[in-house]
Amino acid sequence: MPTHLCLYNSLSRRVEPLVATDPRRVTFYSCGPTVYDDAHIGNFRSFLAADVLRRWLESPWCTLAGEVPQPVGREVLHVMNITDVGHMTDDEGADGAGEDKMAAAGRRIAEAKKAGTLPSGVDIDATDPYAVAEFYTARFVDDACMLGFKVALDERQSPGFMPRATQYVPAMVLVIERLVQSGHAYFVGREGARVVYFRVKSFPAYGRLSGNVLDRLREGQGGRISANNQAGKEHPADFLLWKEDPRHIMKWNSPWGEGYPGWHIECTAMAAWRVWLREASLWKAPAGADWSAAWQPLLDRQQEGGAALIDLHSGGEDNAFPHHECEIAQSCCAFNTRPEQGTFASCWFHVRHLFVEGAKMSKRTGNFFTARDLFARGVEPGALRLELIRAHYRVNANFTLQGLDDCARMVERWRRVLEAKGVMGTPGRAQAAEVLRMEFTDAMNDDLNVARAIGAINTWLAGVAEPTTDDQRVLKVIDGVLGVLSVPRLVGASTELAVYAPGTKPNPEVEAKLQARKTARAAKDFAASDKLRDELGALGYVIKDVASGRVEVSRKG
RNA sequence: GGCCGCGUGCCAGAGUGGUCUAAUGGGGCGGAUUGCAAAUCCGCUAUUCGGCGGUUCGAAUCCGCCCGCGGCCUCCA
Repeated sequence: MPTHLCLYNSLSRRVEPLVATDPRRVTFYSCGPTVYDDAHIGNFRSFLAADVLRRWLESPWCTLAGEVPQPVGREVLHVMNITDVGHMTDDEGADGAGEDKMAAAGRRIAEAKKAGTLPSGVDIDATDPYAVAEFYTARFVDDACMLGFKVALDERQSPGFMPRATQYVPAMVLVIERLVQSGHAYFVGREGARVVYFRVKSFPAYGRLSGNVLDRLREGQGGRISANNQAGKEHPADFLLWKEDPRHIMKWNSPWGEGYPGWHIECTAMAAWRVWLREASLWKAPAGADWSAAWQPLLDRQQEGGAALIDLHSGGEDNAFPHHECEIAQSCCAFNTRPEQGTFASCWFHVRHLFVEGAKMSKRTGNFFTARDLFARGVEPGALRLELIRAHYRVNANFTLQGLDDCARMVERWRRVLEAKGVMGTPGRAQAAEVLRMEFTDAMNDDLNVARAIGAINTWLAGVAEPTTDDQRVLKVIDGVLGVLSVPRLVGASTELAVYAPGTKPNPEVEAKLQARKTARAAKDFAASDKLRDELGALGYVIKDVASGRVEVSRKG
């Protein structure tokens, strides 16, 4: 059992102790969502895995290798980008052709507007890509906060933790300039259609993360390297840093003309910028600054040898190649004195994709869920969060509606411990709490074994007859990590007679039957009472008598 | 074609050489409680870990082959 946190590092393909540059202040960058649609539960599983890692690092129970245990948690600078620059929809021209996804999203919104299906109170200019991006970004932050995603909560309190790519284009331009100056990038094409490429041959370590070898990429079955986007490239794997395109709906100035950045450069620029700002004890960029003047000194810095710039970098498994591979290449070449020895981040954390009801999630097969769909159906955020984090992050977890129910019950049971009065502790309970602390810690240190940690909680819970203050204390620390009890709860409507579960609305027919049932029960006419319950069942309602003397009404199944 | 991963009971999901005749939650079954339900509590519920071989005193755990599933190599969490 490790006494300190060990994580699987995609770069070394091994579980190894996490080593941070400064163990008391860990830097963590997560690849965030694209905002031309609502995030689905698969997206959230990946973000939430990163969130659990961040919360564990902040926990007072977490110790890093070589560190003396401390009574307070460490500080984690966790930043997650919002990709609000549209990518292209056309796969053929992966380097920049086809319709911009943000433009496509705008079209969808315009259609929804016409059809009258847009949520009430929403009025956005669907032709403005920034407005479309803001619309989906706001919805993402809402959903993420419901799920207790700390970066989103940080962002809400003090904007800056979820940087928008569109606001960092000048930084990207500066990074690209560095790469061009140092010979790691080159530009081709006539004025009006210039393209800047990263020179993959200038970074011998390219392929280290994904295992893809340059020569093999040449003949990739996936068709990544197709003849029609090779124009001007020195090597087929060279990737786009900047594309001049004055007609594009989102465009910025650059030394290579008006256009837009490539898809990998945003993370490099934002991660670097955030880390350096933090070192300068600033959370936000100086306002109204001349970008170049503000950024240049930081961007001119070089990391000694191959020293990592950030401690942790996370993303979905599909991000490993090409995105993270390219990020490593361009970042190390821009910021390391010995680029080929660099890794950009010390530990690369990749989360496997989620399955739904045993199959790949897809809109076509009808097993596609967004978080907000589920909330609208009355699913408790805490239950959804638990269902998404309970399986190990490196297996394809299977999301099921049954599993969601299981989790809702578990959350309820845990919650009762915290909501109880909390009697005075006993030596026995204090010891049980200590056992739980150790088991939970061991499980989390072992590559974030949340499933085992949950098992330990439930075993402990079986011994909790009447919760003591010790029990409550230990569960609170645990929930600081799992975050399922501290999340908002949906509130249902209630009437004199009934408490309606979230997702269920009061209606006169139900109320009438409940009233009749109440009367029947008062008269001890149980046959009539049971008949009314059956009738409600036929209408699709499940009822339960609850402590308040009222009846809890929920939808069946 | 290249690189990588997975396959445990009805479901979800731990366990990676002996204490595993396999944690934990759900489900099912039986009991307590309840007018009946619900909730809660107690008990039972895989001699077995995709298949076949091998290594070993000993394997779900290591090795080989086979079968099945999946990811990346193209935008994707």
